[in-house]
Amino acid sequence: MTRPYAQALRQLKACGLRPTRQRLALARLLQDLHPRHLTAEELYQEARRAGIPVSLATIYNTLHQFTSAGLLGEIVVGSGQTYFDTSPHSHWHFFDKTTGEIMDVPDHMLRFARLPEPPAGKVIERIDVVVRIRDAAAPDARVRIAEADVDATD
Amino acid sequence: MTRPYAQALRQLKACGLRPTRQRLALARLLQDLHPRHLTAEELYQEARRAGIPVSLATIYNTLHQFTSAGLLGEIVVGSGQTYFDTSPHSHWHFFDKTTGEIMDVPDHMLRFARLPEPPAGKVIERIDVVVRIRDAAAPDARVRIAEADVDATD
DNA sequence: GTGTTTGCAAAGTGTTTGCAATTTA
DNA sequence: TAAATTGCAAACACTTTGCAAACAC
Repeated sequence: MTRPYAQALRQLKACGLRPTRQRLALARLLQDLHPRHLTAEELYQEARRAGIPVSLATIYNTLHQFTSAGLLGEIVVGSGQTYFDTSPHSHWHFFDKTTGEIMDVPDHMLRFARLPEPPAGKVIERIDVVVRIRDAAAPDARVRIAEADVDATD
Repeated sequence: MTRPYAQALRQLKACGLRPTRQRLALARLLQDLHPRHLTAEELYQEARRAGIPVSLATIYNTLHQFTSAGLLGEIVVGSGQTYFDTSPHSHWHFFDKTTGEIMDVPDHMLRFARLPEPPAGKVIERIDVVVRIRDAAAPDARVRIAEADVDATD
């Protein structure tokens, strides 16, 4: 189940990150967990479960180092905490408001017909898409407003 | 410059929000500021500048009430704080990593060719797009990795 | 009057930081 | 041995909350 150190070791070296106990173990754990979206706290719990001795501070450090090394992706959904994605290249996500779950939107399900030009002197670094979903039954705040708006017509 | 209470009053009534001093004044201020992206703290400063006696707690309450009423939009960029948009219907944004600025992506500059089906039992509430940009000159973490990756080939 | 809203200060949440001890090269 | 990394606890930034006083209807 747990993969050999070889791949993790190679990855770390390729990124110029010293292959310390914690980084190696976390790299392997993340491989085992893949594909997955998780928070720092969740990775911390997974690590403890896997018997990896690591502090939460190091989890945060490592998560950021792996992310800027391109080993992980960062998902911004605005739920309060930061999610990390073991698939660093998927940028389209469903965010289920009802359950708090994050799911990948398969690449073929979403396509752009036109992408914006960046403003002068700027380049596009990446494009994030968050498709916010909820239970079909759950109430939608906007509906109430749309109704209320009727007698507020200018 | 400052618009009459009429519109703000109508808006609040239409939303079922009691037109209190603070809510009325903030609604008007937001109209004057439009179009704009701002944080709670920024609105607080603007309010003080405009002589509106209001506490930060009320700014937060009001911002959320206005947002769930559809009067404001919420922009999630992951910069630590929540941004609110006086244009509740624009969901495409540039986020300038270098300056921290948020700008609207004009609707005609971005178009989808295909939108995803929501998972069974779910409906799409809204779709957010964040186009992350930076100064053309600024360093890109990914480049270093791409180079490092060369001698890490499987 | 009655229920709602406000403002203050305190509490909370997720994340970052300072620094001594430990580990890696 | 020199430089990088770790772990702890304290510090942090932003946001929310509890509750008494003020306000709207």
